[in-house]
Amino acid sequence: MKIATWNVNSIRARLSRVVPWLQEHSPDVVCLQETKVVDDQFPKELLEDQGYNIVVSGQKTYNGVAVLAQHQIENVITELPDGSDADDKEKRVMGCCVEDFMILNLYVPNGREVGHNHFYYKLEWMKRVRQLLEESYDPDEKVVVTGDFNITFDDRDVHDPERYHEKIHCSTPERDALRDLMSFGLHDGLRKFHEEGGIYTWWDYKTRGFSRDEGLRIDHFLMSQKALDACDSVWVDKKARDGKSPSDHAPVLATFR
DNA sequence: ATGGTTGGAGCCCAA
Repeated sequence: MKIATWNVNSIRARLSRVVPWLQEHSPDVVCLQETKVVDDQFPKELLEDQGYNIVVSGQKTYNGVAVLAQHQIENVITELPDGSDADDKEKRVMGCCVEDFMILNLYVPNGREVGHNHFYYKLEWMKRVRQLLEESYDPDEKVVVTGDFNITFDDRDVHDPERYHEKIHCSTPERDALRDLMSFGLHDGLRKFHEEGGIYTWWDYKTRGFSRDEGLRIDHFLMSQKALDACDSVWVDKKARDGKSPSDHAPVLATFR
């Protein structure tokens, strides 16, 4: 079983990169974030032609998630438990089951800036994810929580820790929120295979940081013990971040025995 | 360089 996560930064703008990438890697499951399209305009047919079943949860302009799978996609969830803001219409979550995996695909709010309203929304949102795990997931099963977390674990995930010290994506409250989520019984899949720092999944368009490998690791594979035990590899496909019209995120792939 | 680029909207917002 090969599962991938990719913040594509618009599925319609990225089709010419996504379709050949599916052909190259043939992942069993792909969790997409920032699809940026309403459900009836999602370009399903081109992806179905590659052999995928597709479930989407999108909105106009912003956010949006989807799961593609070469197997049946069951028990789909697209809502978090209600937070303090009951009018929350942001499409950022897709839970589902594929084969013997319980999958949760997340696009965690960016947070904008430490102390900003969006920052506190992000922290509250993470608590609601924890609540969803408690309600609908079993830590004794093969659980994979993946997506764009917009949070680094520690300074190994940061190309310039001084510049990012207590800044957005790297602050102590965000990292604590991530640790709290993992206390459900989840582990950082990539670190099973790679202890070294300098592995990134996102590079800023604005500073053209990719050419100097100035990035952050903010896209993750969190795994229950059973999923971690079955996991063969976790790796970042930097090649997909290079070349013409890339997303600002690279895909991350995990394989399981 | 407190800047810069990208995508989707619609004459700016979010990342």
